[in-house]
Amino acid sequence: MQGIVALLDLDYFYAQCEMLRNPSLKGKPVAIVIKTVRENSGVIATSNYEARKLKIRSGMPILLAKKLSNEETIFIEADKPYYKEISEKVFEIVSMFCEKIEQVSIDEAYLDLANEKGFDGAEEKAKKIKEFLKGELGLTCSIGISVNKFLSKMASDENKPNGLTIIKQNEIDSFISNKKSSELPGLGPKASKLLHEKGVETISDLKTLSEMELVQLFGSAKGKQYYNFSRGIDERELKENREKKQISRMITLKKDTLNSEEILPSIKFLSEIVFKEIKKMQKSFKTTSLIIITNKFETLTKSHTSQTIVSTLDELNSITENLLKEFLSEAITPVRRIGVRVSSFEENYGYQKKLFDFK
DNA sequence: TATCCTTGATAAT
DNA sequence: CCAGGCATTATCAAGGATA
Repeated sequence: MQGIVALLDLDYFYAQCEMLRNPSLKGKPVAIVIKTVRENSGVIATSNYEARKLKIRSGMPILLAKKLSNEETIFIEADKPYYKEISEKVFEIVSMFCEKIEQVSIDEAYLDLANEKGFDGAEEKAKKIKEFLKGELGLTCSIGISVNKFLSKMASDENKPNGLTIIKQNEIDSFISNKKSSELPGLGPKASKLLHEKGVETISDLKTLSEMELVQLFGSAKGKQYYNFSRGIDERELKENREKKQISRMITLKKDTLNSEEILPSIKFLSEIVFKEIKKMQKSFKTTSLIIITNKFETLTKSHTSQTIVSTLDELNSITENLLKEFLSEAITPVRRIGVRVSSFEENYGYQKKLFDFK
């Protein structure tokens, strides 16, 4: 008896949320943008299918998207808190149908759909979930069902939007072998280019590379994963409460600069946000990093790990200030964007949990 | 030798 | 696919530091 895993993916999520509160957007191309303080600067976060027809895609600079747009196209600034609210409602409903859920992002989750009636039972459940999300919230999603995480993810991508795709054991090979290797989850443009140079186009091409070759090309974790994925294998378990290992916030500066006076206010602003966030999570942290993106778009980081947890905002401020000094003493290229990240989390003791627990 | 830390690379949206 | 010029968040891996 093997498991049955589903991947639920909310369709063009941010755009769909906006269409929900403003139905007059229906049928029009909609692009959700993340703007910066600078004129005309920013990128597309999500676009609906009408906008995708115009080749407006996520990650694309706003200016380019505007060139591709037509008179009908609507650009809306991202409203994360609103999307988060809807996301919470979604997964509340999903949890009425499925006990074991691993949420991977604001709009995606793996569901354990193992049951007595096999794939038929899972399909039935998925249909119910889709029905309820549509009925209760007016949202559509795409669901993929298969024997492991990776295949369910591939399946969910197969029929979008509003899809339901099932890959049973005996269909695995025919489903994946003709797919492009770049369609594998976690295999992005860089890896794709490398594979292309090796003459690898499809997943069956990928199968001709040995595990050793792949590890040499991509490192042990990625290499082994690609090796297994190309054979339909994925041993990753479904993890119910996946805990964040870091949180970071970034912003674009008003102008490129190497002047500490011009950078510090932004850092303080970010530190405060991050500090609030981490408190809300009831976590403590030891490592603080400053992330710098230059006007040449290189990313540089400076980190500092404290001996004990950082417990006040003042402490955090002084650490980031020092990191900035350190960076500016060696910097040559002006800074465009700046970010603050905290990591090396520890539980906030005193609240919950004892240090030792007997099994 | 094993683990931690820093930093850069990569991916997804 | 590639190039060009563009935001944010997160994870992973390599190699150095440290004990």
